[in-house]
Amino acid sequence: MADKYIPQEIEPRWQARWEKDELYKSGAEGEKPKYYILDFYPYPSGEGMSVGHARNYVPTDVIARYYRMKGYNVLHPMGFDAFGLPTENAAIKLKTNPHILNERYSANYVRQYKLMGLSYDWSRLINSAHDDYYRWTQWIFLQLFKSWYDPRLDKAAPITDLERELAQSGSQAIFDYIDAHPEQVGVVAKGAPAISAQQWNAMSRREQNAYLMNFRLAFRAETQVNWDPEDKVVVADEEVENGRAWRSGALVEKKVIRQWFFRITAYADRLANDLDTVDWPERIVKMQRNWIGKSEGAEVKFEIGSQKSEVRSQKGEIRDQRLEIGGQKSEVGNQRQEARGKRQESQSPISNLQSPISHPESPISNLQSQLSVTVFTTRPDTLWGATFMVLSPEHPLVSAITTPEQREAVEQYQAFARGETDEQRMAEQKEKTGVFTGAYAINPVNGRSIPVWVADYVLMSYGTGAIMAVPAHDERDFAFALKYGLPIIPVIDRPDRVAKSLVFPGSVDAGFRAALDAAKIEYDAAPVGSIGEGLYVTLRGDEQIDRYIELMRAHILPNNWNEIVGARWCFIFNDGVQELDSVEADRAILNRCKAIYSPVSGNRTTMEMVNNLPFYRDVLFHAEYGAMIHSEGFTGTPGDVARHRVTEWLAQQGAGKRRVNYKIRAWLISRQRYWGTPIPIIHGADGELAVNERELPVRLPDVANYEPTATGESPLAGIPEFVNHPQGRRETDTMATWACSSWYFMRFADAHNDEVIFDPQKIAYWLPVDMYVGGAEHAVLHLLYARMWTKALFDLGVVPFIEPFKSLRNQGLILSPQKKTDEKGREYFEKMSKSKGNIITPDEVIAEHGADALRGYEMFISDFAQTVPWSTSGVPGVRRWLERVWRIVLAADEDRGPAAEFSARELRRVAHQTILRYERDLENFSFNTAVAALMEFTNSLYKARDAGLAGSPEWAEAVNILLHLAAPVAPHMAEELWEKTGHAYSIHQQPFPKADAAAAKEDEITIAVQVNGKLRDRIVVPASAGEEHIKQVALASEGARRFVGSAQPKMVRYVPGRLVNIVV
RNA sequence: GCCGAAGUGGCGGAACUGGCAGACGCGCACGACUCAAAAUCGUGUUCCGCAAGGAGUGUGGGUUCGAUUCCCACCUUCGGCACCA
Repeated sequence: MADKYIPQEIEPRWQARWEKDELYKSGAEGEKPKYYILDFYPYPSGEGMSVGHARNYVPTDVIARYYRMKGYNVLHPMGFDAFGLPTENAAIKLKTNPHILNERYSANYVRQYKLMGLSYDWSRLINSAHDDYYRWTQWIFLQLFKSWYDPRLDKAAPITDLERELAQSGSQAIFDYIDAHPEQVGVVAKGAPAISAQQWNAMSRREQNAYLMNFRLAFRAETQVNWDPEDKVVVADEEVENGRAWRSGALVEKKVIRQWFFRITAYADRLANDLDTVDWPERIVKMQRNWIGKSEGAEVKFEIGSQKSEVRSQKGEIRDQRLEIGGQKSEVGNQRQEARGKRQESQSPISNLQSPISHPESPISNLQSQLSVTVFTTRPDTLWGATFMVLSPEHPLVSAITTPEQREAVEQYQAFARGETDEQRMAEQKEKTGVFTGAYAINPVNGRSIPVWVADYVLMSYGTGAIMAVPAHDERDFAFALKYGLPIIPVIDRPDRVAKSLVFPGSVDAGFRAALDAAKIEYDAAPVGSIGEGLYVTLRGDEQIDRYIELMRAHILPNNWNEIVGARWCFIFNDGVQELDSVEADRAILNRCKAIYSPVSGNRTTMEMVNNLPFYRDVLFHAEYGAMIHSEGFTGTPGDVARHRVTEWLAQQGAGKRRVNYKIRAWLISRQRYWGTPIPIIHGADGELAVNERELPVRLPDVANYEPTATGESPLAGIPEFVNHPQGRRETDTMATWACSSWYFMRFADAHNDEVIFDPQKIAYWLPVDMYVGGAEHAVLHLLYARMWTKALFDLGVVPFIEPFKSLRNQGLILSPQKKTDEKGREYFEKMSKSKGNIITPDEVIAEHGADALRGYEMFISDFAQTVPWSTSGVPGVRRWLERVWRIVLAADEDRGPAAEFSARELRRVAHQTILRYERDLENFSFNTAVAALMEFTNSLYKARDAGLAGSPEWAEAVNILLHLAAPVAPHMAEELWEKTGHAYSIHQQPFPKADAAAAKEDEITIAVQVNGKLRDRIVVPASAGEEHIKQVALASEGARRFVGSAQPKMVRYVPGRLVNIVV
């Protein structure tokens, strides 16, 4: 009788041995090809790990072990992202120093990792909260502080280079360069002015330092930030979800504080472009691109013009005033002249209104405007359809352009917008609100006046904080225009060429319907309200539309009209056709319709009128690219070139220029809390000074009290010994942990170097990370930050690679096994959490079934990326497999089943096929099928045993292969069996078995026989059989004969090695 | 609303490039061993049907000799983004 498999006895023994022998220590650099496999930097919490955490640690460990056996020099390290709020909050609650908690928690994590038999190189263990680590976090901060992004080199450069340039020639050339290369907008602070060399040289050192803050990659600026009132800390944009702080769940407040940032915006374009070079899950790449939010378009300058008639306008009557100016009396064909007349009239700017503020949002172009508003648009091809302009309530020009009549309303609105919380502002389906400023802007493409509104759906933080509204082709503008009765003029053709027309009862003569039938035009006859039966016509394509217009003109009755909306936009009267191609036409059409049919008299625009008919709703608005219409000389420009051509033309006219905008903002890094890396800056007489690198680390002092202060100051501010420095006052903010985790993967290459951040040769050998594995929740936080630091360090010559993580994989979540039912009766599984008391720990699973069973089940549970509930009965299933392996290896003679058919040749084939399957599966991260392959292989061994093969050379080979393949999955059991079968320590240092292609090859193949695609029989033929032979055998098979009968096969198709399909 | 992923037995899930749907495991049933039970070994297990056979991969269409796989429309679930002009 063989020994029983007792993992509780085997596992600790081997773990101790491996640790003593440093079996998993990485080899020296350069001796072999390397493979760097890394888990996401864990945050050690007081709760320890659950089986959900092991979901990535086990597979990465399997991969690490597999690559070691494959002959690679593997780097598989572990460390702790120890700074941060959870530990600090726990420290406050437990009244225990966070340093002590850190050591306690991370030691517990290490204990759990070792319990699972994970093969980390523990000699490289790091911890962000240790000063030998954060010293280098501070060092990187200083490198960024001492650098700026030179747009001409497209890389980071020493700030001293910039200072030299400023002293010699000022910054105009830099701004001009950015102007010509708008991808680079993020290299300098928004709103920073260009200065001359004289201005620079005339500045005090303090003023110069303040100016340099516009350029530094680590900089301090006063901005409105997200303040978390619960944790009493500032949080980054990336940490706010739906207006709530990511960690605490508290509603964030707006607060204006001086904060430290990293200028990630300078890298926006490279961060987006280099995503093409990485092997990452598509969704993560997408999320990063969305976050960076690059959009290309144009900046267009609109002069603010006066409207004589509007000066007298009364509040509430704005609309009518505007319409009067708009030329309501114009006749068809006359609008062009009217527009010209108006242009001259409105070209006199409001000269007595002078802006006290320099232009807010053209930091780069430094346009010196008397009074103009610059808008950003991605659709310059829609400029002719801009029927109004909207400014953000915070736009600095609002008060300058608002007329006295509108001032009160505008100011009230601004106060309202200010008071709104983010949650209110973002409330779903929020009704759009806004007020008219009384001012008009001149559309530079046609000289027409358009009203300027203020509305909170325009954000100050994006673009220029002002938009031209093109309601026909922008959903938001469309909703706003409908609500406030602003005109909507289509200027882009519908690419689908669909138009609709509703023929009112009694509007056409009796022959019309027959004419439609004859022309083969689709329509539905159905009641129109309660006024009788109408025709609901849908037209597809220009030809149909033209024919329809012709018919309609012939059949429309006097004092009636019919409209075509969608692809054509025209109104057919019995004396002519009017296109909805301008504000004047809008007015003219509406007036005529009102005169004909009084129920529409309440409508303010033509669009509002047609919008009342639900039949039309789906063709009124579209945001697609299409040929330009109603756009003077540009009419007919195809959709694919329209934006480009208009932008070029605008530039020639001096009315606009190409622009790029990014959604991504500067990365807010400072936190007003104790438990973080101190920012190595001193506030001296001349402004912010870098701490001398020789003085690093700036150590976190021990304090008695970690409570955050309600004023928003760090607890460090209350420690004079820390704050006071010969050169001034120390910065008391600390860095968010995102800084710590933005470079830890580099430190592993040389974890304990005290001289430099890391040895350049070691970093060149080990980095970048070949395989990076963790949860998808860090898609835009850590993964974006780490990429930026990598690129900055690359620019500065510190590292030789531009992307830190070559391949990335996300593991799925593990949920609690208990099924719950919600109010609607739907079943679901909860996440594991301490508060719900449903955590299953690896410790308890290991105590019962051993680490190898836990490991096997973590792999086997599901597809690696799938979210899945834990199953308590799954672990025993895997354990049963381990026991089967144990028994078949050690006691092949016990518990034999009935005699079976299994040849030695077959055993070899299965063994070698399993090697191939296993390799393919591991490389595809298909851990579940890799385990399944091992289970099948084990089952085959049982069959082979029952066929009497135990003891044969083929048997020995098969067992040997099984142990090698099992070693990465169940390292303890494999090691024990390796020893018990008389081999020398350690199986983990054995080379991985090579698959023998000849042995893996099948001798016979089973071919499916289908008749008309349905399986009717199977035939077994030699693998070498030819196509003709196989077809003959298939046709002769019983199943085929039965279903083919006497019929003559039309076709016999053979799919090599698979099937024969007989078609009759 | 937009973007992305996914819907396959009682359950977790397999199925390489369009080619035998349901591998492997859990559960269940039956048998062997046992005085008995557990463990173990073996057999069976998509549904309907005694069977021959038929149906079947969220729903409805399409392409194809052949579709879980490709195309179109829709439904559901999960994740992300959310007035970004």
